[in-house]
Amino acid sequence: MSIPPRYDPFSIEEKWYKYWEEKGLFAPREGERRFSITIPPPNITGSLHMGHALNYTLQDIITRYKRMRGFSALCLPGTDHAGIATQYVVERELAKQKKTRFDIGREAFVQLVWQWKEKYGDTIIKQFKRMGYSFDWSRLRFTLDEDYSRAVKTAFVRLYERGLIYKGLRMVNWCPRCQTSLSDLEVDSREEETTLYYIKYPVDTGAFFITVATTRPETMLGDVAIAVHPDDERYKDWIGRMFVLPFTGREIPLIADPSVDPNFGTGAVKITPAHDPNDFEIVMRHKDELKAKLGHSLEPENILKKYTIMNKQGKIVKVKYFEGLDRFVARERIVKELDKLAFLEKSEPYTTVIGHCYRCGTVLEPYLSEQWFLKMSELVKPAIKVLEEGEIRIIPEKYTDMLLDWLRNIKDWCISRQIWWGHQLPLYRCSSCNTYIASVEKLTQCPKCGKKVKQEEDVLDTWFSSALWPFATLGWPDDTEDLRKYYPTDILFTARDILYLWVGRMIIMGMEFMKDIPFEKVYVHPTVLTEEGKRMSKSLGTGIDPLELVEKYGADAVRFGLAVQSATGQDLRFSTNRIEMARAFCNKIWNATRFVLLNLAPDVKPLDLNKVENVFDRWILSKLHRTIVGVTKNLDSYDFDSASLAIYNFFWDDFCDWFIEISKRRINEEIVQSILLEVLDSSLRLLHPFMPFVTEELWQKLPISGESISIASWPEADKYPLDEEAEKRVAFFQEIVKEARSMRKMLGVGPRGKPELLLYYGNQERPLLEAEEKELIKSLCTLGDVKVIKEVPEDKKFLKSRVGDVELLLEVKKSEKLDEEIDRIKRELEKVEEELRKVEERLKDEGFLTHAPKHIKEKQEAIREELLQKKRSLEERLSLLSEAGE
RNA sequence: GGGCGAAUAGCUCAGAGGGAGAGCGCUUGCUUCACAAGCAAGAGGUCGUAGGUUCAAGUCCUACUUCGCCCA
Repeated sequence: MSIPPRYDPFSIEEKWYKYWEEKGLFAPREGERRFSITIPPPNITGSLHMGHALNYTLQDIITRYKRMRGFSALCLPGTDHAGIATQYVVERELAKQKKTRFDIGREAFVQLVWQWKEKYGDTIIKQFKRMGYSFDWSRLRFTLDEDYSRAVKTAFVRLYERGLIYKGLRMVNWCPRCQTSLSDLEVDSREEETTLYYIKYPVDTGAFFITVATTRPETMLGDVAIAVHPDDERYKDWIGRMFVLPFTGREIPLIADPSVDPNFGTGAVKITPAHDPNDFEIVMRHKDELKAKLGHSLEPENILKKYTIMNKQGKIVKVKYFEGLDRFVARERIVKELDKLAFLEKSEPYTTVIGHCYRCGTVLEPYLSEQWFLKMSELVKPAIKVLEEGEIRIIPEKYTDMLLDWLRNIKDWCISRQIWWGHQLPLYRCSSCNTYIASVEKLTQCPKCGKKVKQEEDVLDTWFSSALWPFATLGWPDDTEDLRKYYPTDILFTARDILYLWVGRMIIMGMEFMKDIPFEKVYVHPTVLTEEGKRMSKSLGTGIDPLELVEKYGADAVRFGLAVQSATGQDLRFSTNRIEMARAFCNKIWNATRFVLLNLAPDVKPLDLNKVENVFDRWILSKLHRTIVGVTKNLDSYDFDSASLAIYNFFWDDFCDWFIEISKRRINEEIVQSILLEVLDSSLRLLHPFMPFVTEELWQKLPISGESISIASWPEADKYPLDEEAEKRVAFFQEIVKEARSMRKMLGVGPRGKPELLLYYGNQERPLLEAEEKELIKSLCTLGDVKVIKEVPEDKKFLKSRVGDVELLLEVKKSEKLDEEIDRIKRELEKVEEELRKVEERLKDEGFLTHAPKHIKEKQEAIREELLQKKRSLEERLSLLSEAGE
């Protein structure tokens, strides 16, 4: 078998994914213990970005790990219909033909969106496959599928029947582009530079005026009052007086309300109840007072009728001169006119927070309209309870309080959207009895009077349907086997920014409909930032496309590189360095396997642990034991960085740099070959969750049988005995090798020079190194010979060093690098002396001696000994080199 | 305005009371028969600032500075 010396991910990835799929390896297998995850469903309009890549990679690592541990592991995938987002995309397509959805009608439009979905909706699914995710595609769900729709309708009807869904005229966030309401959570608030305008409103007699400050002068056309803080001395005397609203000539009163900030602008603000949520609230508080002054009621219905001066497209209505103008054009025009009429006192730059549509970015308009709401105050209670009692654990912990805080202050949820793509409200209005009937089945006739009914036109907020995700995907409302077996799920992997939008609501819905938590744990993965700490965003051009990385480095490298830099609870400044490091690691694994395969005898036998005697063999197995413990423990606690580093360090340092090098001398021994194969096999298994492709490719090449490494068993640490004695011994050996190499370098011995290393054991009777070890030192350090001497020869000069009780001597010959070396030793000596000073001080300290525990004192004494020895050795070395340099 | 987090090597980050760590980058030397995506040897840090607790503080406490995020 010939294996190329460089790993090429592109020649194997597709092949193995196909293989896994064809063999159905991602479906849960039989097993007593179960493990389940429902993935966060990405939007059908979406394509994989870094946040996705991180999220799904981490959950795939856990799923693959659990599968190998023998769990009946299910990772259920799906996509979200993403009402507004998808509708936006299709409307944009339509706009190219100069058409709007209203031109083609609801039915045709929805048809069109389905066509779009069929064509492009699985883009991200394909990308998931490139990343190697082991999701059970046989259970793929979509939030608008028939079954899922039935779940959504059922949930709605049950909530409606409990009296929790009501219709109300409220101030909502309105997107003039999408022509729909949005919930509070769908508002993307951004700080922006804008202008604060100071506008004069004359008192009715014209003798005086009050200046109000506003960033939205165009809304003045709908003003009903001016408001100031009740304690504001500047305006106290004028409260109750009427002022003239420019342009319209309407007279409006000055009222006092404590919510007005006297420090904002002039301390006086205009009150526009139909176009500002705070103003609406203020008017509600002063309803009676205003009614008396204005002569008509200010109930919401009346405000809507009388004071709405913008239509759903954000164009001015009901006002002469400005009628039909877009809100921003109207703003300019009004400012210009105010200036002309001397009502504009001044304008100044101002920074304020402006709400944008989280899907299309349009500046939102607070808009008074009739919407359906879900009453939250009761629903939220069980969710709060399970979080308070720790039934659901959030990782990192700190997010628990954030989520609880949101839940405790929750407001009713505006669940209706004025779009067409989504779950149409299962609500029917009877024209005759004028009542609403909620029904899962489609109704044409009123069940009471038999007259025709009409279904509500609005659709449900997309997040209403995704709130049901963990159980609706498993078959709810039916009592399915999947639902019984896999609910509650074990863990949810999610991004921080949808903690409220999605996670909180899933808990609420899970508790309501399943009477049980939807997941036991929530892992909030790090937010992926650019290397400079900026947000990754397509529009800013700061995003990195994970698939481009996959094309450049291979999927395994991207996966490992992500895992290794994702520390819990910390944002992740994405660094391509780590992906390069991971690619190098893939190559290392490839070549280590290549080495082993090139050297294995055709009849290599499985490892017989009873035959393991050699100290290096015992050492690598002991290290493997620790590595398995480490990787397992860290995966169990979702410490992905520690888990990946544990296997990385073992494989590269212990196995490749030491064991393989050491094994070369004994490569023909049966036991060595068995160990190489065994350690490699176990390492590949430990690596598989992180790097599924390369590990499968290599594992299949090993002379062992198995259908796929993805269903091979997870290594058992206890199979490999811990051997502290071997570890100590090899650590000692490694010290000597490192020291000898370092000495060689210090003396400036060239690559081809093969100096003789002398070992001096002092008065020790027994040899401190075995013959095998001496041979290994010779080859690992490229030495001419390694000799043990009884006495240090007087006639030659030596560079000396010491590791434990062994003194290492290398003859000093001419070298150009001596001066450099002397400097280096002096610096090191200073460091050692400084450290030694600290330790000795500590060991003399009364407090330390009385308070410190025994093992710490012993440790400090050992450190002192070591430092003393180092110091002596360095001093000796220094004097020798100084002499030699003369 | 309220809340949360971060500041450790040139860069990206681990570490959480008892001798400062990794990867990348940098320097030097190597085509040594698995691997130059490699091997070996190095340089590089008053662990943001100021106080405090402790025998002992990157590590715990307080304040401050800078940066980031969330909520209003």
